[in-house]
Amino acid sequence: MERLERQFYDLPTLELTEKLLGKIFVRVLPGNIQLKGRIVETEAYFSRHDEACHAWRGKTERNRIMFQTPGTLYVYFTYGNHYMLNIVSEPENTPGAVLIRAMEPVEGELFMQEQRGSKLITDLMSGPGKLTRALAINRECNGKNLFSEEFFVENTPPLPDRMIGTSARVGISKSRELLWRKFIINNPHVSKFRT
DNA sequence: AGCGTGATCTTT
DNA sequence: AAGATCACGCTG
Repeated sequence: MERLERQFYDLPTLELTEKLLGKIFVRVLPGNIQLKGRIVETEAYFSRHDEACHAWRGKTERNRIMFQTPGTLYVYFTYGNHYMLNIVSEPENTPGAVLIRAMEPVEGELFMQEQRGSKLITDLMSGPGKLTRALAINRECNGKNLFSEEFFVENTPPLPDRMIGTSARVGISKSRELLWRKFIINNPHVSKFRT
């Protein structure tokens, strides 16, 4: 299967948020353990005027990875428990990222079930904190990129527009009016909405 | 519907 | 130094 190259990520964040749907995210662990998931839900965070974006006030120690080149991984820790996985977008020195909110397991389900302590397939990666746990993604992954043997994304045919839904982003208190969440309609692995 | 959990950011 | 917030998941 063909891998997405650097140039694929050179898109405006909102467009990338949509184009990543359906693509296969791959994580290879030591011992050649292959974990794969189909991306089914994403959100855009990129504007300096969007108070929900970590970088809206400028660069800090936490968000500095958001200013790096497209295809870099921005992983941060929140709520004392969870890691969030983002793919950096926008040219270097312009902050932007796509939050990966949910995936459909494609390979490595047994490992994911162990990591998650759950057997139900639709429960393994149906949320941003769940999927990082399932894929053993933590702060050590922050700043790595998708052009290595450890992390990459496989290409798939583009999805028809009628399969793609749009809504407000989940779990934020600011900028609720921006419709910057994209998801695959009727896919059972999409996360549940929270107010 | 309520709470745990701890890093980060803002305000004092 | 203290207080608030948080791109969440789990229990009930």
